[in-house]
Amino acid sequence: MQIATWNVNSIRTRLDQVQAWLKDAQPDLLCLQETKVDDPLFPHEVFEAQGYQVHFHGQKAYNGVAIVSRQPLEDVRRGFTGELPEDAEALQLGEQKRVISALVNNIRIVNAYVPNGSALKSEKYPYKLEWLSCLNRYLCAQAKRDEPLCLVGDFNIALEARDIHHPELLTGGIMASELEREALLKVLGDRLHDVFRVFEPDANHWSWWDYRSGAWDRDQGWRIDHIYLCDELLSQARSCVIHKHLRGHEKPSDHAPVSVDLNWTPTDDDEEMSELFSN
DNA sequence: ATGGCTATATGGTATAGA
Repeated sequence: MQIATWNVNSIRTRLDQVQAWLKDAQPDLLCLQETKVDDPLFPHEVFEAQGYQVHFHGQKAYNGVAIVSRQPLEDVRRGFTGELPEDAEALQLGEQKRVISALVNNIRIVNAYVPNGSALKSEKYPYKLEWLSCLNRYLCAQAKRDEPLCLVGDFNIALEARDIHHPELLTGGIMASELEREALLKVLGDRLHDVFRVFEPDANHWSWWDYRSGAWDRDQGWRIDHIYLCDELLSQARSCVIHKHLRGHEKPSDHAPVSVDLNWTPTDDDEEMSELFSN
């Protein structure tokens, strides 16, 4: 089972490229961020014509997340409210459409678009920290159902020096500051693991290149798009790849897709039942 | 370097991204 994540920076602008990549890479599941479209305008027919179903949680102009899937999704949850119905802060933080979750092949997929934070002195920076704290509570509430967990998305945080093109210049600044790193590490706890690092220890592997300053031509990027797996799923991971070449296309997203290949056979409900009754 | 580039909502510029 192949699971992918991609910040597309507008699904409508990137629609042809997303269709082409689905056809080429054939992921079972694709989590999108920054769809930048209100739900009634989401171009779902195009995905359905390609043999995928898509569930989305978006808004006009900013943010927006979606899950594209070959297999039917169950228990789709939009925003934090599905897990934290009585949490006032969650309701407020949920006004920006940044998280969607679902069950597929018995895996709990959580697709997150973490706030950028803008700058350390911006009011958006404490918002980013609060949002991460809320994501932590959300995943703690989710954990009670004991489902195998896969957390993916655009985290807007590089956790280590090897995830940044010039760590000596950029460490401590936005996307690489101590507080936001601590907040993300708290979300991960000892439950979730960055599967990319299981296969690739070296620097110079980026998922985002700034549109400005010739960052792509200089290969000056950051690795801020991640796939996190629980132990059970991590033990079944065959590979994890950043599909860098898409950043080189005409009119690209500033992010490249990231995917993981899992040795994971969908558990058939009927088989589970027959096992149950054969005992 | 508060620059650089791109997308959206607009109908000349403003906001946001990262």
